[in-house]
Parts: sequence; C-alpha cells; structure tokens
Amino acid sequence: MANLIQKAKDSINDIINAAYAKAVAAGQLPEGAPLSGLVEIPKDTANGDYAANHAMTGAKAMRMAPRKIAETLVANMELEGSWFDSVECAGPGFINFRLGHGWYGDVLGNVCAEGADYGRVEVGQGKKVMVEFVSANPTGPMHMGNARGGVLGDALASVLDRAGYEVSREFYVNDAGNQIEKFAQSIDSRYQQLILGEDKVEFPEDGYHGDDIKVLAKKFFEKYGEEHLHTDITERHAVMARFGLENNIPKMQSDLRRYGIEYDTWFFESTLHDSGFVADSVAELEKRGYIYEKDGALWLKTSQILTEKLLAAGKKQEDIDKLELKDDVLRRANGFYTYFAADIAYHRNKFADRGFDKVINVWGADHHGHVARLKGAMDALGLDGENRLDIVLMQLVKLMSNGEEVRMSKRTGKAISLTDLLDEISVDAARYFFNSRPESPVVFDLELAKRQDSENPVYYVQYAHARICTMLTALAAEGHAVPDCANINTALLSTDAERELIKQLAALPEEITLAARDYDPSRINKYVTELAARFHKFYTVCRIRDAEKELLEARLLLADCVRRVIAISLSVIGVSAPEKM
RNA sequence: GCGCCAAUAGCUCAGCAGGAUAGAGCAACUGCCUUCUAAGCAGUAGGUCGGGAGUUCGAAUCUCUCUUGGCGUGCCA
Repeated sequence: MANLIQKAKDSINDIINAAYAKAVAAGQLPEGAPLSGLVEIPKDTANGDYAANHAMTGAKAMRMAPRKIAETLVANMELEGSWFDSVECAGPGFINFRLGHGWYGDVLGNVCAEGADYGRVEVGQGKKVMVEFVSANPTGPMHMGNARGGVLGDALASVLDRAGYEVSREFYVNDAGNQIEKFAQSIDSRYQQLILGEDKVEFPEDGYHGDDIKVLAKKFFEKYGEEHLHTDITERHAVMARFGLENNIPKMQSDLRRYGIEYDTWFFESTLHDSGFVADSVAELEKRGYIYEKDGALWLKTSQILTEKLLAAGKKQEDIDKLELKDDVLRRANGFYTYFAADIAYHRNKFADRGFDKVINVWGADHHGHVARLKGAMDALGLDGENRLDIVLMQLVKLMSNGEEVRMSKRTGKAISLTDLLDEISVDAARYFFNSRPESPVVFDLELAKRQDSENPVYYVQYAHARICTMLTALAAEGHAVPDCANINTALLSTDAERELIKQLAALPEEITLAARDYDPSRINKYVTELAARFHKFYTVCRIRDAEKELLEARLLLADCVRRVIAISLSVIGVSAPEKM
C-alpha cells in the first residue's frame, strides 16, 4: 500500500527541516520561523523531479530574500542515503530535487509486490459508504443522462473501493407515488385505444407519450385480452402498474448489466410505504417539532431548518431572506405522502437502519434544488446530513445531431435511450466518454459517436495494453520470459522515456486518493491515458528485443508492470483491457 | 428576482489543495514502418484562459463584480 510519491514528498520535507535546523545552529538562518511549504511535481523536468517552495513561503517571516534562504538551505542539506541524487536552487527560490535510480527501482518493486492490489490506499479506513446512482424512473427507458450517471456512479464506487472504503452500490426504484399512477393511466389509455380505436380514447396530456407505453399496452392486451376494459379503475391501474414495472425493471437491470454495472441492492420505494416507515419518519419529525398542519396537509419546516443552519454557518439574515425559503409538504390533504417524504424515509433508512457512515448520491443537476432540503431533513432527524450525505451533481448530457440539439424527454417519446446508445457505440467507448468531470456539461455528438472507432481515445489506451501483451507473448516465445523483480538491475532504466514511465506508474495511489477525495473518477481516465502515452513513447524510443540481456530483462519487467497498471486502471473505470486488437 | 453550475486553440475537453514558457485529442500541414502491433511516434501551425477589479513574490486556478449559457426556484419525481 505504498504511495512512493507521497513518501518522496515527505522525505523532502524531512530533508528541508533538517537543513533548516542545521542552518539555524550555524547562525545562518533566523530561529523559530515556521518553515512550511508544498512539495510538488514540476511540469517541466528541467526543474527537477520535485520542487519545494519553502524558501518562498518563509521569506516574509525570516525577512530574507527567498533565493538566499533557498541557497542556505541547500548548502546545509545531506542527501546521502536518501532517494535523491541532487538538489539545487532555481528561479525565484524553488528548491529542486532529482531522484536517483533507487526510487525508480522501488516503484517497480512495489508494483510487482502488490500485484492486483497495486493502487490500493487506506484513506477510507474501512468506512461503510453507499453510492446510489442512476435510480431512473421505472416508467420508461433509461436515457443518456442515466448513461452518464451510471458511468460516474459505478466508477466512483470503484474508486472508493480502491481507496479503502467498504462500498455498496444501490439503485432506488421509484415504484410508488404519483408517477406510477400516471404510468398506469398511460398504459390504460393505450390499452383502451388498442381495443376501441385511437380516436375514441383521449390520451392524458401529462401521460407518458413514448412508444414503450404502447408496447406495454400491447403486451398487456396479449396477456389479458379485453378482460380489463371495464374493471374497477383503482384495481385496473394497480394491475397495470405492476405489469408495467415487472416488464420494465428487469429490462433496466439487464441494460445496466450490459453496461458493466452490477448493483449490490435494488431498493424499492414501495417497501418504505408498505412497512409504514414513511409514516414513522414523518411522525419522528413531528416529535422533534418540525411538522405543522396547514390546509389539511402536513408540512416540514424546511425554511426554519435551513435558516438556522445558514445562521450557524455565519450567513446574514438579509441574504437568507433573499433565498425565499419555503416549507415542503410531506403528506397531502388526500393522505398520500409526497416523494420528498419517501426520500426522507429512504435516507433515514440508509443512515439509521443500515448504518452507512457516508452516503453519496449521484444526481442530475436538475435536482440540485433538492440537495439542501434533504440534508436539512437529515439534520432535523439528528443524522448529520450536512457531513454524512454528499450529493454529486452532474450536468446533464446535451445531445447533438447534425448540429442541432436533441431534447431528451420520456414524455415526448423522442428520447435516445441507453439501449440505443449501446447499439451505436461500444460499452468501452461510452464508459470512457462519459467519465468526465461531473460538473462539466457534456456535449455528445451522435454522428461523431457513431463514427468513433479507432479515433476514440479509449482505443489509444487499450492499444497500449494490447501492444504489451502481444509483445510479451512474442518475446516469451523467443525465450525471454518476464523476469522476477528481484533479479533485474533497475539502474539500467535510465533514459528519460523509462523514468517518465516509471514515475507515472508511481502516481496511481496518489490518483486514487485524489479521485476518492474529490469524488472525481475522471482523474483515472486522464491518468491511464497519460500512462499509455508514456508507454507508447517508451516503446518507440527504447527497443526491448535488441537490447543486451540485462537491459532487455529490465525493460521487459517495466513493460509488464505497465501492462498490469493499465489493466488495473481500466478496471476501475469499467473499461476492458484487450490482449490483442 | 434569488440560487447552483459552467465559460480555456476552429471543435471536444484537460489543467483549478496558487507556482516557473497555458496542454491533449480531433480537424490542417510535414516527416518516421525490410527491425517487438503505424489504432503508434516526432514536428509545424493555432490562445488578450468571457470582460474588469482585488488578494499574492506569483492567478487559468482564490475573492468580488459584470456579461453570456444551462439548470433550479411544484401538495412533480
């Protein structure tokens, strides 16, 4: 579980502090100045492998020129026995360190020793985390937004898993409430149109207009015939809703599986209503004084809860007034609970009943108005939603076709579904493409997507992997098997191409840590693309087959390490690593 | 009106726990396969990082403000 980049940085901090102590003892630098700074990796290796800015940040306190401080520190440095070969001052006062070959050897040793676990870090400390994502309405096919949510959620879960969290993937099935009734009405209308003629039955304006509803109605008719034409409407709608869900949910499950996504739990909203947990949660809020009745409905004091929170966070009352906070209905006058009430119960269940330390929901940005109130409701229940509930808001996908935007809506029936998408482009391409920063909007050009073959960057990475695999096979056939890590001379890997490649191998644990911290799995895309680029360069510049035995073996091992790390990285983002292309 | 998110090459996007000359892919142009996969490598060209102000030794990155776009502001989910 070693992160050699972090260790190198820590080591530099130690070296600088030791040099400072020595300089102070010699009277060259003032005592007691807080010497802290950042160690970072410069863009240009001409500035060393690591650069420290301690001299610049300490300049003010020491009342000395940064450059002078840096020079004094460097003069007092001891690199013997460290990972570093050289150190020098540069620019306005940077202290630049250069790695020796020992560090590079240690990186390869790590990759070999940790095998498939390479890149695992322990920042998660085994905490229980749930990632809930997609949770598309089961009233129709999943769309492009769901496709992106699936990619981001699944990749985020993988990242967190590798960062040492105990992760659970969950899909929340909204199989209750208003939209289910609308769903049933829509099927019912299509069913009647089927029997009585399309012009004889009016289709509800706010119904689901998609063709999938017609298909469901047809299936329903094939099963029941005209049996349900005149049955009691409540019972009929219940039968139709169940029929629709029993058709749609397995379809969603198989689509997501085809997309490479497996959930630990499919959680049904209806169970919260059936068990009385929704009512119980509202009662609990009432007990805590957050509920009142008005116009026959039960209301949550959302504005009070959020106002108190914002005041505590230091917001001014006049700014809060501008927000025009409103309360929310939890139970309508007709006795039915709102979606929000069910959502409160659902999240209470996640924390209180199932004991998740942290819950992350991946939502479309159009739900952002819901974030503060749900967190607030958790706070009101004493469940610390502010810190334990995190929402990743992803911008919706903008679909372009022939230069025009295609609006996606289930109700207009013009949606491009996730199934359509996967019929057009490969799962690997879709997963790579949608894994970009969640808060950035994505413009998806359908024509371009269809055309995407060898030009897609995902193939660039996969090609690197395949290239290594076939090369290793070919060389093994010539008697050059990948050697054991302990038997190679890593000091021979001394060209820029080799060292840049090894540095990139070393970066995976750091990338996992940052991706987990920022909930940004797209970092892994960039990481593995850069790794592939450095490999391709190495491959072009450093021949393996023609090298002398010792160098050949060292390079063979390096190539094998790259192969393993590419495979690990791709698996984290759900992309396959083909052995040949 | 108020709130959230965004604005970087012709196009799609990186870079944002402040760091040294702003990167990649696509599109355009030029080289490199009798040698481990050319789905590759090397190079040319392309930018007032939306405008303005501030903080700092130092800003694409942080703060404020303005502009433009997306979304939200339901007894919808």
